[in-house]
Amino acid sequence: MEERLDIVFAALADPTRRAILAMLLEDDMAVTDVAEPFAMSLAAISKHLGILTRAGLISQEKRGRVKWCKLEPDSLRDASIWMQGFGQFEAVNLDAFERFLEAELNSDPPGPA
Amino acid sequence: MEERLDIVFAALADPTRRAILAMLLEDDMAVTDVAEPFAMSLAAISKHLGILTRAGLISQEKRGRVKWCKLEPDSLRDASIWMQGFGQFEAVNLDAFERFLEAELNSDPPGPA
DNA sequence: GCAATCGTCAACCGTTTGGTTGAATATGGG
DNA sequence: CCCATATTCAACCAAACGGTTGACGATTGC
Repeated sequence: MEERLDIVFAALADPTRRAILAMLLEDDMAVTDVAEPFAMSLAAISKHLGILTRAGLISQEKRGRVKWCKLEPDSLRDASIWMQGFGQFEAVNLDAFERFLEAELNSDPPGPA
Repeated sequence: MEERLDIVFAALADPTRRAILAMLLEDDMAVTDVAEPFAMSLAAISKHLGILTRAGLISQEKRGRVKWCKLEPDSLRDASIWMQGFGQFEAVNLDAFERFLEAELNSDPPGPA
């Protein structure tokens, strides 16, 4: 769970990758179309997409010869939660946050997909 | 504004640095004390603290020969906001956590540390 | 069937990163 | 004044990163 944060934050630490995520927020895209606005090779973009995929931030599905890229917004959840522990509640310690997460998990049966 | 995100996310992408932030959440600490639980040299920790400082995540103030490290929780706000842009996370939000803390506070007088 | 398109792989390159060690620079205390 | 403590600096190292290029395997359309 901890090393997942490593990968997610590292993936977010690159401006090209963040730009790609922003593009995918609008719509799913093929690899070639993702690459189009960037001043770098297709191979480089392909690598970036691999990193985003390994981080779980996007998913890729091949249909025909075109590989479609899709944002996976839920994947940011853990990282966001981790950050909220520091951001807004400075005086609050992690124990309280952990208790919160546990309580939420126990009390709240998963909502509809 | 964009490159600030680079630095912040990169700083967060290391488990040692995240652990340091968690420690500083409890209390301000001297560099030597920060280093104590880690299996690496003081110089390495000093570098990590430099990175966290440059990212604005902590601040350092020298009093006498001791340099005190202090969490700067506000610094995570921009990154958090950026992430919320992707969030259909809905589930764990600040409001829920605040209600939890309130409930906890009302029902359970805080035990000693 | 063949050529064009889509995407990845492999090798390479320069830079950055995370760590080490040893010396250097304050500062404080007896 | 001298020694111990607190911290950083500088040089070095291996590994990872972000990019390139060229070859390659699928798939599609004519």
